[in-house]
Amino acid sequence: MRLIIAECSVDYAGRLSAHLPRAKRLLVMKADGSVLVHSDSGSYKPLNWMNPPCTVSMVDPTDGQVSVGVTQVWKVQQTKTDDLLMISIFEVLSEFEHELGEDPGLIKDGVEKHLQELLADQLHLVEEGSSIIRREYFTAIGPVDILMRDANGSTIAIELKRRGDIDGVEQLTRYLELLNRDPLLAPVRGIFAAQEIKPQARKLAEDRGIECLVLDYDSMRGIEDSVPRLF
Amino acid sequence: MRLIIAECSVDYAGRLSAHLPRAKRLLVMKADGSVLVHSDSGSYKPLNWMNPPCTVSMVDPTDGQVSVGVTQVWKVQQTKTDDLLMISIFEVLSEFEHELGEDPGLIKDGVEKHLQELLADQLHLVEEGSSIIRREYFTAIGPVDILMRDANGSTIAIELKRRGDIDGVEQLTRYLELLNRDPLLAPVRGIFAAQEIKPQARKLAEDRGIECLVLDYDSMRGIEDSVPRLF
DNA sequence: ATCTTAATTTCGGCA
DNA sequence: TGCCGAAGTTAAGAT
Repeated sequence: MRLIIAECSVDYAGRLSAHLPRAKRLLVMKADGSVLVHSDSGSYKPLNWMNPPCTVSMVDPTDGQVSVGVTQVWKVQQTKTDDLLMISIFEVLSEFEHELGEDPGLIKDGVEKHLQELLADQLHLVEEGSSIIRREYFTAIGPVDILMRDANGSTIAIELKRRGDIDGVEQLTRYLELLNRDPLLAPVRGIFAAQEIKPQARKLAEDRGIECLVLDYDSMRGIEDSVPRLF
Repeated sequence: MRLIIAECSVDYAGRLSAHLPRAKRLLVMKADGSVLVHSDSGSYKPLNWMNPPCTVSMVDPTDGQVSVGVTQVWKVQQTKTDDLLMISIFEVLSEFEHELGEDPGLIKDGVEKHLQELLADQLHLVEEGSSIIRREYFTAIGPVDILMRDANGSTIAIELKRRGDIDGVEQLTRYLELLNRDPLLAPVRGIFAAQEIKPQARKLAEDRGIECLVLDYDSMRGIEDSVPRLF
């Protein structure tokens, strides 16, 4: 990894065109060839960047560039697409390089998939006496998170989100419309389950006869084996 | 901006829990207090980070941490939420700091708004003999991108996207439902226009009697005055 | 300040 | 490999 603090201007041409006027910035060149241009605020997205795979080559500044003080020009080209990043450097203020090696990578816990597994094991939270038909029940327009039968034998489709938003209600509505055309399943009712349900989403759901269910992730996890790793 | 190459492990707790095992990484501390943890590959998202506003404080390593070789612990706390990042540093390999100052910011060209302006000027691409009623036609549920009349005098609502996805079709459907209640406009038909239309979105649109229109941004821009700024 | 929508989204999973 | 959906999405614009 090579780190450079430099006075520079940057131009990008690809899916759009973008220009960064002259200023001091951090340039990061990663081992895989990718380049990041960061300012001193606004995390975490760089002002400009190039994704790997790409190649960096030095090109000679044009006379016009030399006359305004450009000393180096880097041409960063994407290998697969025709995206192009041109970095015009006026002055290098600081620079160093260090080998980092491969990263073991991030270990995550607490995302939607885990919630889905937990809920599939704790269907009593949805309704007593119910039983699962399938997790990730596949349809032509996508997978239904959980399909189950209630105590009376009628079908329930659950759409699960970490944060319950209008989009999720729309998604469940489409599933219900489709599922209710299947005589083997109909009538199917919907349940919208999330750790947090936005008021607008709740209103839309209830208008459409969809029940809302707020889940407590910590208590659901507490029932399963849970060893806190840190703190 | 402070840059540190360090052997470290990182723990995040907030919307989820995440752990980064011990490895060499780049730590960036920006002037606004935000912190980025980058590896030497994988653009451009950091492995872990903290958004501003946040505070960084040094805490004493626990006996357990000291015994495995931790020399410093940084506690990065979000000010507004209870998100927390703990960075355990085993060894600092390199470090430097530099003031960058404010960044003038990125100048963009070629996004949806520009597409909308171009299409409004080139309605013949939609249908010969048509004329515009309004760009950003305001309704109670949001602005319709383009509202126009065809050669027969009947109304067309256009929803414009760079990438045509199911969401856009849903949005247009809601507009059409609303617009068709207005006797001055009805009947209104819809056109879903995008640089690229996903197969699922196309299917949904066609099921609902919405026409799909794929736009070529480059050729549309070519007709207008286009002065390439660079190269 | 809150909400809605786009993004050079990125990232991961699965067919 | 390509499509699809989630993301600690982030970020920008509008209400």
